Amino acid sequence: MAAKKKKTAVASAGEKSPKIASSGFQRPLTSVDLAIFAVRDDTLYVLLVERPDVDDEPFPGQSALPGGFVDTDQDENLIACASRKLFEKTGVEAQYLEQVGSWGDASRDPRGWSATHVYFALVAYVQSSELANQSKWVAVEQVVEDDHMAFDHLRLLTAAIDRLRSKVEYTSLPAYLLQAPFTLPQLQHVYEVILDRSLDKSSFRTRTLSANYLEETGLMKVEAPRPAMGYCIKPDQPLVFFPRPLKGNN
Amino acid sequence: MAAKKKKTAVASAGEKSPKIASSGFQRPLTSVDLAIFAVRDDTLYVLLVERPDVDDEPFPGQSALPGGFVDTDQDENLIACASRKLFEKTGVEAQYLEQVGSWGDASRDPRGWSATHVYFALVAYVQSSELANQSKWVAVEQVVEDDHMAFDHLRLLTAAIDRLRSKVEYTSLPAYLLQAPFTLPQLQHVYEVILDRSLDKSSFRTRTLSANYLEETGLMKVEAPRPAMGYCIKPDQPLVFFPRPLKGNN
DNA sequence: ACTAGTAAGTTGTATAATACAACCTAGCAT
DNA sequence: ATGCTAGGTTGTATTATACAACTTACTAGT
Repeated sequence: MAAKKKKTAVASAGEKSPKIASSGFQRPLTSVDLAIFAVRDDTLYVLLVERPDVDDEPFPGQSALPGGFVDTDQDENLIACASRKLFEKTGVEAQYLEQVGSWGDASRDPRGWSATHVYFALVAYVQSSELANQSKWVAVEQVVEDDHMAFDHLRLLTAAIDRLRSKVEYTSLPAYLLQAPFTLPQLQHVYEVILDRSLDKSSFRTRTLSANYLEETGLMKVEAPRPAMGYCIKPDQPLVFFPRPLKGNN
Repeated sequence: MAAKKKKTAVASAGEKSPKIASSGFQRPLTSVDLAIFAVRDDTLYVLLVERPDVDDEPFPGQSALPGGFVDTDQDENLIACASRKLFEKTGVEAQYLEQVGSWGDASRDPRGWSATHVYFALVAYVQSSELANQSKWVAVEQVVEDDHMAFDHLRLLTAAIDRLRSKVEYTSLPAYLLQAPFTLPQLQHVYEVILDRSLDKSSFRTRTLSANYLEETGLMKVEAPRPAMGYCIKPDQPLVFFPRPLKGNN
């Protein structure tokens, strides 16, 4: 039974408003990082920012996930902090936002022991020109290949991608990457882009429609010989979990 | 585009060893909390501790999840911190340890903005007498009914239980709640206790054995008319994910 | 205007993992 | 010996997805 809390001890003198002395332990740096995903054409993109190129910032000029320190004055809670940062970079709200987990250790940030709370967000593709300065869409495949991210952001991103891919197998997640109205073939295409394999049309349609989470919005003219039915997610519809994962292709 | 980092600004004067000035934001309190589960007879238990009954500690005398502030001098990373706290309370290593997520907001701890990293652990039941002072096993059902936990620990616990129940539907998790060797009926019983419903013997056996993650250790005499085959998890066997969730009962 | 082409959408059969139900089996207790 | 009990097996049913072949609606080219 070791290390008891020697409360009040060193405490938090320099901190803004220490109502009570509290922990007595040095407080880790606390940040939120985001893996913001979008699909366009045949590619899954993630939003990256460039680290500022000034002297006292670590990893100057390198690519990083958007994020930063929690602002305890401004952020009511972690997810609000994530939403705020998302909006600052993209100008849109997430169609879907979920926590991936947290990572904290002594060495991930040269400025000291730090913990980051990682979220992944799904948005409909936003034109690059609309994005905040220093943010850009990069193909996920390329980011992972290049292996040049600041901090431990590659492993954070990898965890987010794994989570995304795994949930795409058994949920309706890809619907949150499209702007409504969309067609079933478009939706299937998003599944295929993320999973990087082709799916059977018939199974896909049966499964998707029988889950009954989409609403018809009328026929749409797409770039295809025949018009297709348009759909949107039903209002207040929560994420759908299918009884079995997808696994086959054709 | 709001709030830029005004680095160096207020900084971390009172903190122990601020190598670099860094964030400029007030740092949240950072803790790790654990939902440590065990099954015994027909009940799923969680390990709770009693909050110290001294003046400057919040929620004196109330039940809480074991945990506490991260010690940046001692803890290499978050999971090591969780392991340490687990061992301090139970005297054993976890057979399984996984992060559930993190929760952070302005009000969950009266001492200030705080974030906690929650892990759930599976251990074979340890006699209460072996546990650290102030720790005890409490039936999960009772804890949830009573609704008297310190901080927001009830919601943390609820999230851990949800995660546990959901993964029990499609993984081999319950095997980590048993001491090897164990029999298939014993393993099935653990599934049933956690899911709170009975399962079909035949499906359970087929599914479990065909996953091929167990090793026979010879017949065992259990409290039953007929001896049953003993099993242990194969060495270095990772958690098994079954292709479909359990759903039926008999 | 006919025809070929293409993607949308349908229909029917196969497969695989689980559910359900009935059965056999090894040991124990009387 | 006999019957009870829990361990373990066997066989059929169910269900969601996989696979394959088909029809349909529209376009474009001659």
